[in-house]
Amino acid sequence: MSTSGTPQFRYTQTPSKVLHLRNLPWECTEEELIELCKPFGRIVNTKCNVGANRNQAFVEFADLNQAISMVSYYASSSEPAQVRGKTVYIQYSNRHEIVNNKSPGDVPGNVLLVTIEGVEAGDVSIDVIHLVFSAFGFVHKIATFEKAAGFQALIQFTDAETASSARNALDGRSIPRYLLPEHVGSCHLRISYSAHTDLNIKFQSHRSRDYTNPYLPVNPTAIEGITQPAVGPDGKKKEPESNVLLASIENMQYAVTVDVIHTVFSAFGTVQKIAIFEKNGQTQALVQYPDITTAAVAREALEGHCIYDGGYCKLHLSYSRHTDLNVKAYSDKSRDYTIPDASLLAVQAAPGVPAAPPAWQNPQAAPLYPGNEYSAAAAVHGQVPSGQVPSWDPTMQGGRSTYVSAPGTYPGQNFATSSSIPAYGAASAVAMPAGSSPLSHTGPLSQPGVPPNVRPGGASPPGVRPGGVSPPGQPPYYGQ
DNA sequence: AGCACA
Repeated sequence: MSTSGTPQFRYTQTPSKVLHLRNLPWECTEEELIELCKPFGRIVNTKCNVGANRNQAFVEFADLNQAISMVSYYASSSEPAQVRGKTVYIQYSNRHEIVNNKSPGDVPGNVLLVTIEGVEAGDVSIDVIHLVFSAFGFVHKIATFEKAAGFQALIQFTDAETASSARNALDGRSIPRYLLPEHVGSCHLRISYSAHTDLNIKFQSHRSRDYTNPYLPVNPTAIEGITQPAVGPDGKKKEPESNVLLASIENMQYAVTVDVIHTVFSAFGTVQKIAIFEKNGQTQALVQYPDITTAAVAREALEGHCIYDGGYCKLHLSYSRHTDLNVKAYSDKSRDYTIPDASLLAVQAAPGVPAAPPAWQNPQAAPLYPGNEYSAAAAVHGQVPSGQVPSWDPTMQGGRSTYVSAPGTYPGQNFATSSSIPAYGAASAVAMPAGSSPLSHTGPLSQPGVPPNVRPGGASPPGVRPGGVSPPGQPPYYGQ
């Protein structure tokens, strides 16, 4: 049945359960899509707002015949398929199922994550953002920040419906020119849903607003946004206490992984979440405890200490303005230990690592360390040559139960750590393919499961090669 | 108005 008037060039028309719909209104919702299609059968999946103009969609029927019935119906109907008065063109898709890679950003919520492409933070004021998004409903809160992705804003609406109308209307579009400085070329908005439901705005500032609370203190100096606390008039840090600590790491000669942070901070209580990021070329980490008291103890104990002996990776701690971090459960830069499966994921993500139950908390390591003579790590673990990192390996956490005092050890030395910490000698034999040197470029910790000089003789797993190139001066573990 | 990779 080749309709002579409509050339079916290029696209073959083999029937498929999946229909491709085009010329939809760009605001078309999934509900409207379903309304249009459900008379013909059971819809098992949809994907709307597809394409650069968001005016295409896919609908997948449970049965091929249902799709055929819809296509046939509109092929012979005098009334075209319509959504909001627009004629919708329907064809068989050239695929046979809808793959819904619904990324987290596609899961609707009341908070939008808006990336403003092609501008710098100073180019778009929070008032302009507020103006633009207020067109769709009451904007409760806005937080802006700069990330690798560019200038971003979290915008909180009352509900997911309002947020989604704003998203549908504005995603891919631009802020009107007259609201922008002249030097700004194009400025496209990329909008996804945030997993946040309620933003934690502590100040009215040029970076953040809470429109529900006009009495919120104004903080004109809150330039650093989420990272740095404000400084009060007396010069003292004016930081409200928080259960989340912000750690800035100075003199970072060695890689500091999530596991390292976890180990260090677990000495004071349960670490719930960790996020590591770069800020102005410096590595920072957010560490979340269940309560302020624990955070305060950790802060007091660790402030000014070094993770590694010799002044490496010196910690500066302050209270974050966050109270609950929103982090990926398991990535190389973040961890959420409150998710039960996180340890499982960790194991899966690190082949060769045995499934030792992570010791989220180590009560033995909870004392305070008033003295400064040892690095923080030395204080916590009693044993820490810089870069001598067996104790930091994630797999060690379950097995570590002994604290051997061995300060005064230095990078580059080859310690028989397995003998000094017998508690996890066995674990390391399994866990450690061996590899990097304390003095390697990547640092001792950058390769999970491929650390340092712990290598109980002959116990290396067969077929496992040292991860990476042995740096100069490093005695090879697999010497031959 | 013409096929998705987030």
